[in-house]
Amino acid sequence: MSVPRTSTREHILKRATMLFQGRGYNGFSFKDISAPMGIRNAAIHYHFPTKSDLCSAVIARYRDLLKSETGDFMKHGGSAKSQLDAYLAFIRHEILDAHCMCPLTNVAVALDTLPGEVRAQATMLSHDLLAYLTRVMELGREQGEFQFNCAAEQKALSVKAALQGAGQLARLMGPQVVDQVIDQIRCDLGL
Amino acid sequence: MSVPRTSTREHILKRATMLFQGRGYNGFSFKDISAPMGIRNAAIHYHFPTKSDLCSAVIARYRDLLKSETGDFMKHGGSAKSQLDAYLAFIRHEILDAHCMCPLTNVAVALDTLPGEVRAQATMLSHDLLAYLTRVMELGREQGEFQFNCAAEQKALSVKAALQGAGQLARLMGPQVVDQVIDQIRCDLGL
DNA sequence: CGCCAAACTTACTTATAAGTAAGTAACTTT
DNA sequence: AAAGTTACTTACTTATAAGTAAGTTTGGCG
Repeated sequence: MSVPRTSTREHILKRATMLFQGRGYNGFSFKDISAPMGIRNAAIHYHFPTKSDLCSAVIARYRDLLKSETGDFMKHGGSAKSQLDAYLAFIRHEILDAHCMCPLTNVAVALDTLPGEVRAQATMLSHDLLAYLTRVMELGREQGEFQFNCAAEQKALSVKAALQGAGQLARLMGPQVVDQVIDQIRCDLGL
Repeated sequence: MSVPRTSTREHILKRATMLFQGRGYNGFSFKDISAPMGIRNAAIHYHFPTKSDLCSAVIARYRDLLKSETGDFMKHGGSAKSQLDAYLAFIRHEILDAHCMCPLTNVAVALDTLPGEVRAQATMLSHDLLAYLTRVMELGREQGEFQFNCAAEQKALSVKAALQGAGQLARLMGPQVVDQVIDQIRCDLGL
């Protein structure tokens, strides 16, 4: 083969990410990854022994991405509003351009059918994400950018919930749903 | 057989509803319905020729339930707050007691893999639900019960989105999530 | 009583899924 | 140049999925 071989693993991960976040664990097969890449299923098993390993890696990767994107903010502080806007823009892009959902959605809906490893990764992601959003809410209120009465954790939870729902409703009712929900979130924070 | 046979179809529908709303279209098989009932897969095919027929019937049933529950309100008016509370209680029960999600969630996440019939039913349900919630929001504001600045449709959309997200996050983070999101929804409406 | 249709079961087909074992080509190291 | 390692392919196994065709039981009706 003349194709660069070292990138195969990354290529598999990218496709698996799109499929997992786009259709859920039970909504795609190894063939959906291998066929368009021009490789065999066994090549996937070489890099990721089981589907559980593959999907765990997808979520772990999402966690890494989140960590690297939010790390500086968590350490050095900064504008909470700009952080929230960045997260909202990221989610908006995932839904409208990549037609993907947050991995938490896909894990949650089929939780009973999933391997423990995948569930564990999703649980960790949920805590990472909520911890981050809670921190953003806390700082935003301290800095006078956000306005809300309840606990920061509750607000973070509600924001995250609304965004997950927006991704689903947008598929059924049209893309404008996303901007409407985002607008409402900002509005409810006094922005 | 000595078991009453006329109830088989209803029994199948009930099990299919729990499985579909609990695991999604691709998360269960005919065996998951037939085995605990002590019947054969072919018995399901007798009542519902295909899985698409079965799941379409599940959603159609959910639509009927919604229609009958909300019909009187739509016709005769009434307290918007009591209607919202009833819907919130219903969703809360589905998530916490039945461990089920709204069919819209399950259809949306695997939309690309589903038969057109199922997608069509879900699209109709989404419009039924949003029309109903929009009407509740409109009336609530007119009656002075609810307070919000945006369009009633946008508010309804945001409420529905938050509830769907709550169902997912509750599975990963614990049942208290549901009450926190519901509390936030009420709070954001000035309740 | 005999017939018929409804409500199944038995037995099967076809397709597709995840996963594995053994072989091979190419690059790397000694 | 030989040996080993990486990154695959080929060919296979096993399990499970949806769906079907044909036969069987049951209850109601003339």
